[in-house]
Amino acid sequence: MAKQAPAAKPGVRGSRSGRPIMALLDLLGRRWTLRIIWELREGALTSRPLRSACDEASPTILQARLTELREAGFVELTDDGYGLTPLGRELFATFTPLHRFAERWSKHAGS
Amino acid sequence: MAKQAPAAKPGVRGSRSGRPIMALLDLLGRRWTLRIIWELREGALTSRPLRSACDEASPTILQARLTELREAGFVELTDDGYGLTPLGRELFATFTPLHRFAERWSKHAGS
DNA sequence: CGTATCGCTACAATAAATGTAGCAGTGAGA
DNA sequence: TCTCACTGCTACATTTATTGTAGCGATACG
Repeated sequence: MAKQAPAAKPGVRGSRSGRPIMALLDLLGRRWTLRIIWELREGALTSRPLRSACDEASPTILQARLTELREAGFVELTDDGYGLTPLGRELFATFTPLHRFAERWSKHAGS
Repeated sequence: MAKQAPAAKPGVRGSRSGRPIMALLDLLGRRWTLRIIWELREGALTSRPLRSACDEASPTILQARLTELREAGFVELTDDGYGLTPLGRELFATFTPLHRFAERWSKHAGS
């Protein structure tokens, strides 16, 4: 994993600006990160069901993303599997307008 | 880039679900995509200044992302350089809560 | 012509992601 | 206890994505 950052803020990658938004944008701009948060929106999932939900993504990368998301405080591992923390749920909440936007976008793109 | 999708909705990658949110999540979950939209927030930038704003990312990938974003209808090339379309500005607007969240997150992470 | 910039591309090197297989640990049922 | 199904998680070779450097043709200014 090569990164033992205590809370994922210091140097998430390509975001040496110190601005949290950069770190967040960078963290979210990795494959499957957004998707994982999205798939966890309705409740916790254990690793294999999460894998299925994520289009059978490889466990390697899923595990890596899950670790990053846990270090960032967005995801936690409970008895029910992986679930969003309160903070993670807040993050997901910011996706809601994105969801509505996506619907609008698909209509636009289709025309 | 092996993809000539007319409007970026059909098969953005790993999103054969048909749900627009998946396509959007996938498109945004590529390196520099979120960042580009973010950097264009205050106005158009020509390619090299955009490169500088994006931490000197390689022109190869920037060009690729720019093409994708243009096909998706989020970015356009004008006399002033690359700029967000009205649709792109709508997309950026959904990031605003994300920005506020990032600030809160950084405080959380720091503790 | 020389020298800028523009958008954009080629290409080799490196890093990230994929796909398949399998580990150790836990708990249930026979 | 043995087996079976599940949990989270990892190894490893292959493929794909990204990086970094260099440079293209076109346009504009002197």
